[in-house]
Order: sequence, then C-alpha cells, then structure tokens
Amino acid sequence: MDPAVAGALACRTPLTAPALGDAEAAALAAVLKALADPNRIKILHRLASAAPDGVCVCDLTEPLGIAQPSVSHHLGVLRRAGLVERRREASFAYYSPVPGALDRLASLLGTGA
Amino acid sequence: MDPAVAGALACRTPLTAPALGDAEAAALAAVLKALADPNRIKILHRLASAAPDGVCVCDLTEPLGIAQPSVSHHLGVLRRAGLVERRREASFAYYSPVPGALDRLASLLGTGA
DNA sequence: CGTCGATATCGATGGGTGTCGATGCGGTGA
DNA sequence: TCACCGCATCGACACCCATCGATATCGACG
Repeated sequence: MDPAVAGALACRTPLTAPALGDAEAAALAAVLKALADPNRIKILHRLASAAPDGVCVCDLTEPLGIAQPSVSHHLGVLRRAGLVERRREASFAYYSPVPGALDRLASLLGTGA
Repeated sequence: MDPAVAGALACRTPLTAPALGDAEAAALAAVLKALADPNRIKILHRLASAAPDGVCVCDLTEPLGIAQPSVSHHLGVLRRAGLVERRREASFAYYSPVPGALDRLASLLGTGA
C-alpha cells in the first residue's frame, strides 16, 4: 500500500511516545512472571512481614501446603529474578527479600511503564 | 507433634503478621499474570502513552509484529484482568487503559503485599 | 566415620498459554 | 444487495511451568 495513503486512513493513532523496546519489555515481563504465582506471592509476603534476618525453607513448607522441592523451586525463581536473597548457615538456608526490589517495580508501574 | 515442643525447635520464625489468604494471593497473581507478557506490556505502554480516547486493534498489530488474532487475545486478557477497557465504534474497537488500575497494583506492591 | 537432617537438583507428568490460520459476525460503502 | 473490512472466536500446535517423588549434596553430631 502507498505509505502516503496509509497515514490518512480512518484508523490511526498519533503514537506520541516511542515504543517500548523488546529488551525492556522482556525484562519487565521476567520480573512480573516471577511474581505471577499465588505461592510465590505468599512466600514474598511472609518474607517481607516476618523476618528481619531471613526465613528458613522448613518454615515455609508447611503453611504453604506444598512439598519441599516445590518451595525450593519457587525460592529459586524469586532469587533468579532478584527479588529475594539467600543466606546459608549450617545446613539451613535463610531467605529474605531484596530491599527496594519491589519498590523499583512499583515505581515502574506507577509511571505508566 | 507436641505444639509446646514444635515452638522450641531450632528452625522457626516468629510469624509476626497473619498469612496472606488464598483468595488475595490468587487475585494478585491473576493481575500480575495478565501483565507478565512482553507483548501485553508493550500494548499497555502504548495505550497509556498514545491514546486519550483509545487505540484501535489495527494500530497495534503491525508494531508488535504478531498476528491480529494474537493481539485480540492479549487485549482480551488485559480486559478480563480489569486493566484496559474497550469502546466499540462502527466496526472498530478502541482500547484504553483503566485509570488507576496500575496505581492500585503499584501501591499493593509498595506496601509489601 | 557413619548417620541424620535440611536443601537443592533431576525426571516425569499434567495443565496452562502464546501463537497461528481459518472462520464467523457486524458494519460500511459502492 | 453484495463485496469488503475490522475484530473476535475456534481449533490446533508447540512450548512453558507448577508439582511431585526420588535422589544427590552438604554440614552437624555422635
């Protein structure tokens, strides 16, 4: 189609802002996907509200009602997304939320990104 | 196990706040899952930045590089999640972001939910 | 040094989802 | 009236993911 004509059709939108790049969109989607699970939300909520120095895996398994490998899996997802961090001590693993990780995400959403 | 003993084991956490309910976690996860896709993020960003009165589907198909049925699918997901709304006019469909939808989500994340 | 307990990883499995082409449904204009 | 156009839905396909049991790893402890 003739481009000069294409711009004059009935259905067009001005496009005032530059389109979001593939990389930014993918990065944002990756973090959101890590959060988009009920069990991971519960985990993060518990980490954020209950532990200044971390929560060990064994204290997450029972209240979540899922098996221990599943809990480890979810914690790994959150950790790879940069939302929680792990502190190993003896044979225990204490997880705690990364300060500001959710704040950055919240501000991104708030600014209409 | 004896509860009086369970509280005294090595691996315990105080649990200062009530656990997040299944319903809240599922609802939050549903909204986040609707956002957890690069194409949907691009769509929402474009809707938020380019259109006071809505963007029609045909203007989203080409810049996203995906077929029209896929665009309709993503718009449907966003609409069912309460993030965008549709205004039909003639044979066109104009989509626009729901005001405050992202703000509420951002505040939920910011308050550590 | 052997056992046990806490976590992580592996392999399998069932369900969910993004993508597409084909098709249906209204509304427009010739 | 009829062809065309924009959009939604359908059916199929491939792929990802949450979950589990089984197993490996690693440190503590007797």
